[in-house]
Amino acid sequence: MECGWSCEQKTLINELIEGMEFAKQLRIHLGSKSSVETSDVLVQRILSSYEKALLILKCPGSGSTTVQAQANIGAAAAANCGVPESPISINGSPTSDDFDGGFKDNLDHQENSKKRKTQPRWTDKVRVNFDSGLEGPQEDGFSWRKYGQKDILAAKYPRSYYRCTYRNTQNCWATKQVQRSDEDPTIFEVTYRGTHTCSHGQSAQSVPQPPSPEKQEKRLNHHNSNNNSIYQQHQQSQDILSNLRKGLCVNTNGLDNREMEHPFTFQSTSFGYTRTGDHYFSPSMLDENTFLGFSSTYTSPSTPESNYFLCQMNSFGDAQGFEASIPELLTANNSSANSPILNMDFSLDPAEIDPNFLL
DNA sequence: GAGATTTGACCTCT
DNA sequence: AGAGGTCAAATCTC
Repeated sequence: MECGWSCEQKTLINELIEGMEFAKQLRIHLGSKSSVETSDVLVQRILSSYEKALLILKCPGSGSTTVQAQANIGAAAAANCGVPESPISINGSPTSDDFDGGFKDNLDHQENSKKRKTQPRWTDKVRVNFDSGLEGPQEDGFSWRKYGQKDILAAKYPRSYYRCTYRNTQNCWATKQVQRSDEDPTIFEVTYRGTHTCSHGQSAQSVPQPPSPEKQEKRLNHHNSNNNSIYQQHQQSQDILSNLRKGLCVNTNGLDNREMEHPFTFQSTSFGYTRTGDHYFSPSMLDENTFLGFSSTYTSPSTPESNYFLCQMNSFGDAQGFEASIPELLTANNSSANSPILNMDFSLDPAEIDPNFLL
């Protein structure tokens, strides 16, 4: 049976309360400067709570998509709450499994073309560390199958196209494009399109799948006005939290040398190795929740690149073995497509943090 | 042999 | 018309 809004509201409240609790703990830790790792974990948990809450708020409503898309968090939310990929909802043909064959038919082709266009899309920028050994991508979920590569005009490097391996068997229409950055070859722009509907990979994670269109409609009708006010409040909280993160980065930079060996990194799990001084972190070295918070940087296309790795260590110079097959390395099981992580805008000054927020 | 990758051709969009 | 995106046959890998 459906849980309904009251249930969601409870979850939402719980998430917000939890976030607040973590924030309190964080303040204590910051005061004592106990350890960077602890602060890191706490911030990540806070963010995780807020992200979950945001997802709950955002999924029910589709009416404010345009506005949301302009917010930093909009892209990720759209990805989770946007147009479902299920062909059932698009063409009303639940039995038409063979979509590859369907492309040969003009009508089907148009339908699929439309569907692709309406799929949520967001970009993840991934910095790759090339002297970390690259022992293989982390098992963070989905398996991708390359279906094309193309030279892009005015781009040094070709763009690779990937789709979910289970596209045919499970009608999972998630795709992604991997493009190596011209300016900084250690950065790969991974553009995701559509969310995974397959039962593989991250399906069992904490990320809620998009509700059915029917559910979305119901929620929209019944609770939209309620959502808006909560949503606005939550947006403010997200901004404050972003400040906090930035403040933490600044704080971290001011810590002693030992702690500087473990600076924050807002690295994407899409390619999991980050060089931090002489230490290498991979998602597997942290528990899932820990990594959740800072793992991915979903961005709207308009997000300035300068925001992406604000707290990133700057020791990425060495790119040995880089040229070989990075796009391939980026492909296997490396999706964060269904991650609830929302892009955080670090543009605010730490001084702007509302002192009342941390109670 | 099955599944993944490569790559030229084709389609759609602007 | 050109660029981006996708298809599908050929090829590769296990």
